Amino acid sequence: MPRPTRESYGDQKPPYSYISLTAMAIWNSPEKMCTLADIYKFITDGFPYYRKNTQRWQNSLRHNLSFNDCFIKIPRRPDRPGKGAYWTLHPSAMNMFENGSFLRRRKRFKITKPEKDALEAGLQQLNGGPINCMETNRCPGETLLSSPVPSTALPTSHTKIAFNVETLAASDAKSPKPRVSLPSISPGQFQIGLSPNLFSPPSLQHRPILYSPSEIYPTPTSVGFYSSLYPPPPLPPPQFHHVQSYLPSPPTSLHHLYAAAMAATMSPSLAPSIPLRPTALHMPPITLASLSALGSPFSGVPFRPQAILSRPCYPGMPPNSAAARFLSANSPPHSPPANLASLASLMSAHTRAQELDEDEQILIDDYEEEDAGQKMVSDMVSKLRASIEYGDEVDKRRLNKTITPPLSDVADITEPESRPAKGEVLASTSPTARSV
DNA sequence: AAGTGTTTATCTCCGA
DNA sequence: TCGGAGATAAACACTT
Repeated sequence: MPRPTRESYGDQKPPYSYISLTAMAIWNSPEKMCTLADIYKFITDGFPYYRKNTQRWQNSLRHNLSFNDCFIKIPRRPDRPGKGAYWTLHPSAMNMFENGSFLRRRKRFKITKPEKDALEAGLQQLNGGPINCMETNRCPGETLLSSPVPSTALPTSHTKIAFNVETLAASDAKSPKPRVSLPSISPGQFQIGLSPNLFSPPSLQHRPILYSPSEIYPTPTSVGFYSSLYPPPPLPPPQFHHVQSYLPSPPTSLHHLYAAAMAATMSPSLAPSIPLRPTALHMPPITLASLSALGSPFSGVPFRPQAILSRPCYPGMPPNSAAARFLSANSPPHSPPANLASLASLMSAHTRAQELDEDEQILIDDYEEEDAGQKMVSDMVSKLRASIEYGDEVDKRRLNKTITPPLSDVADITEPESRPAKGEVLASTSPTARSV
């Protein structure tokens, strides 16, 4: 079965904004920072639509980089000449996108004036300039600058921190641990390795806020900061078959799966640490948005109930009158959005899905409560880590196994979701997008 | 010269 | 109707 890729949009304009495309490019880079040229390349490689009229969209993209606070410019090292600076995402920027989907953006990302000042002052340091402002109030989701001082001696609000590329490189080379313990994961929460929420200590206040990309996005590999100065070859699209071997059964949500795919593509060692959303464990994977965009030629694939309700609009969906009847009485008419790129993995997952193991179904049932769900997540992650660490082939096979609950079992556990965003509606109805 | 970055302006779309 | 978000155009300055 063909796997949809970004190329699937063909010459049709993808449903992503320039901000989303840029964020994707940055996210897709190993060090979570890249040059303007890298961003151009990522977009033109992935989206044929952008191989023409380059002047137009590149101008727009540059405008967006400058205009939006979610993008942070990091100067080059003086001894590494080249055109343009590096661009990275503000540590809170991933929160812009609902449920981690680049198709949907909550609201415009704005940082406060003091934060902006502090950031600019810190970035000035990269060029050897003076520190003008090194303190401000922290906002939720921010991370702290990597500094040469021990973490036990974090500076007070009046302490100046040496901040330069060497510092960043040194901190990264030592594979710094996050300064804070990871918060527990709540059911329904979408978190992947680079979620800024993962590293935001709510108790720390009045710290200097400057951003080290290597700390915002801790790299599990030993790839150093400097590697980003030598642009790596373009990453392949997420390797979904690769991810399958990482994901404990049963399948995760679309968003999680895509995140896992991206993470595994970027760094296999990151993937096992991706927490799974307990409620998503029960969810049939296919949503209306993904289904319509793909032309829905997949019979036998479990669909979210809402998608089935919309069958008249999207011919090809497998009928399920029981679910439709249930939903006509109980559910909103809209299906939650999907991340198209993740759909392929679910397709392949389904083809590999075996009958649901009875013991595992009981386990799932037992874990429906939030606390239990978290325990399940941690258990699965531990199990997966152990499996990978010891190379236990039996466990690996078991963890590979995907579980696809029948529709009749899931109609009453649909998560509350919002309406599809405009871009998704467009994508869903696009004839090109359907012809995958 | 070409690429990069900033700023301003205008327009459309959409949701409140 | 209004405001926010996004797309686009354009002018300009700076860097390589």
